[in-house]
Amino acid sequence: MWSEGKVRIRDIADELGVSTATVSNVLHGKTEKISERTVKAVEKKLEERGYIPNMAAALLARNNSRIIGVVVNDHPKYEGHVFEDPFISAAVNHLSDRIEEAGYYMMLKKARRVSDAVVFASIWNLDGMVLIGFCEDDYQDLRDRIRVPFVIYDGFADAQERFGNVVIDDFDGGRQAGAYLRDMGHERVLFISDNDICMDHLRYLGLCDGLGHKAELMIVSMKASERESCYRERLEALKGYTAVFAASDQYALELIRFLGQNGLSVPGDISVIGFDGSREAKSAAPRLTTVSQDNFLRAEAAVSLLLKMISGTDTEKTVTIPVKLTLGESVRRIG
Amino acid sequence: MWSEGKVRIRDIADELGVSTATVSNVLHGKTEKISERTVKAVEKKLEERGYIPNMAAALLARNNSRIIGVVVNDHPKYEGHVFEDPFISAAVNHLSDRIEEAGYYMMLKKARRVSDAVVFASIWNLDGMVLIGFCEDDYQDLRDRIRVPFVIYDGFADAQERFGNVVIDDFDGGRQAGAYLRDMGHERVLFISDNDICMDHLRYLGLCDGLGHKAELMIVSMKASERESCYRERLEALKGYTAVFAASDQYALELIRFLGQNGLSVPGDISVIGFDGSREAKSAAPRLTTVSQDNFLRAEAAVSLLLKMISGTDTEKTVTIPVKLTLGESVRRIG
DNA sequence: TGTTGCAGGTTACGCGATTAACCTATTGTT
DNA sequence: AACAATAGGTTAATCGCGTAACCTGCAACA
Repeated sequence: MWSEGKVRIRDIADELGVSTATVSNVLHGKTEKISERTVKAVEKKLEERGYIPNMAAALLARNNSRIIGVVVNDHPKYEGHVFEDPFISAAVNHLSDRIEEAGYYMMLKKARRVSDAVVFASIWNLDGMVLIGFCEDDYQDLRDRIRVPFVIYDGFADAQERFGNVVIDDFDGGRQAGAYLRDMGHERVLFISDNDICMDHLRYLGLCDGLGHKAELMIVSMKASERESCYRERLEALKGYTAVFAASDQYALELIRFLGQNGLSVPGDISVIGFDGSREAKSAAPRLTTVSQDNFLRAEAAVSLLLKMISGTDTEKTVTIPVKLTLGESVRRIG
Repeated sequence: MWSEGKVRIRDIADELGVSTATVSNVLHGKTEKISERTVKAVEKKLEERGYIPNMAAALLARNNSRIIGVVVNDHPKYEGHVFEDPFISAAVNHLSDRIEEAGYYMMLKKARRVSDAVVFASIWNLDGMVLIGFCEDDYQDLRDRIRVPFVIYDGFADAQERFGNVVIDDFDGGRQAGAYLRDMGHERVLFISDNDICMDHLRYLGLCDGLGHKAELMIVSMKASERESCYRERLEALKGYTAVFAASDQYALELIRFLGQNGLSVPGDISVIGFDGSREAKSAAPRLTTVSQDNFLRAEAAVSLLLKMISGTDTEKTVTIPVKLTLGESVRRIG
């Protein structure tokens, strides 16, 4: 096998005439009981021979892994392209950085059910898991079977002993958008979401709260490929509103494009607010006004919460990340 | 630790009064020397007790890992957001599917140098690696130190014994774009690229070949945040061309947006062709004419090549994926 | 002189799965 | 009757590392 010739602890120990325990202790900084001379000698030899630990052996011995699993719901709405979704890929990007920073490794996996994630965790003796995009129902009967600490990055609201939870303030985001629209003179406001309402309900409630009255609701297909026809069917209805609050930037940008193709300008004819603060929102024309969440903060919160849970530190299990309205050019004052 | 109570092979064996070897053999389908009764009994018990293998132990014993590492060059041009890049995230998405399909697990990692990838491979006893975005120079003195089979998904052209290589036909892509532009009556054509020319040079040569004469070259910054000012500085120069071939869809779409903001329409005033065939190209307005590559095919080719190399099958080490010009609405006939 | 203490290690087992080598009882063969 | 062959297993070593328990020799102290 290709790994022939790899340097083991035993090799180092033999060449130096010390025991493997000594080498292992040096490697882990347990040098109180080792003379400075020996420490130096071991360190030198390790360097010289280019020692690289064999994680399989280490984790078998320690019964943990230094691996954090990031498991993403392979929801049909993505049509097989989850990792290409801007929100998901931003999450993966930042999680990857935080995980590496903490000295862990990342295994990335799509899964359709939470139970797959559980098996995954068990197979690899994962130290922790970050779950993205699963809904409350998905966790139902797994509560007791999940033995590894994990945090829900998105999509669940009830933190428990082994459940960490990082949420953004969806309600407040909706409220800010609503209040802003009201201040800009908008009354007839439409909320666009898909029927996976478990994610977006709070945004809707916040919107109504900010507006001071109920907004209308329009449900579109989750599947990107079907969405345009949803808009097309309801083009006339859309014309009845002065502003739209979309449940995600993606929906907002799609809508703007669609409206443009049908002779309606944004914000000239209709104002649009998105949700996420994605990179696309910043570079779109017109720049999208959107409720932005800080993915960096969110990933950081998720990983540091997870690490606390792994180390057994008692801690608040739910972390709420604030959002703020980022003004672009997609909302116009009217009235 | 949380893994207490996990079922081991030994538990199964003890409860059945057989040896661990027997259970292990059943698990691996080596049932020639085991009676049907015993096989059934073991299988039943495994099912019953919910046995899940401990990979750490298995891989220590077997000296491999069932892990494929996907290592992406954390190039400064991405400013820390590699995994959010459309091309990269599409690659990760498809690789993830192919890897899972083949019964392997994926570890995802950013790295700045190929040598980091080498250490990574060694630590985890990776069965194979897929490297994305590294340039020829990056591999220089590592050729001999890399012991794990790996394939280069993007960015290198010289396959060798342990190097697999999946490339797209950059030259032909450029040629197709050039020929099409010529047929549409364009003469003054600009090629836009960044200074990481190792990737784009063939596209440029192909373009010239297709056009039948040399195209002009414009180098912009690799960093997204600096690119707009690059365009701005050279706005007047841009006006001198009837068509632009951009080295990526991202550049093309940015340029279209920029031109729009400056009163130039695409394809009215300038025609634009991109490269990649990204999802954004399809949904942009106007739809982008682009040289598209099939990410599915590419990932499939990469993983199946890697698997062949892992299993020691002798095989052609370079796979070239064809590209084809996808017509959108961003090129106009002139003259 | 006998005892304690400590510095500086070493020994040896366990983690869970794999696998080559070995065993035993039964049936078949000459 | 003597022997071989086969079915159906079992035994025990091994992978590389971590770590609790155990040594050993010298200095200090009463």
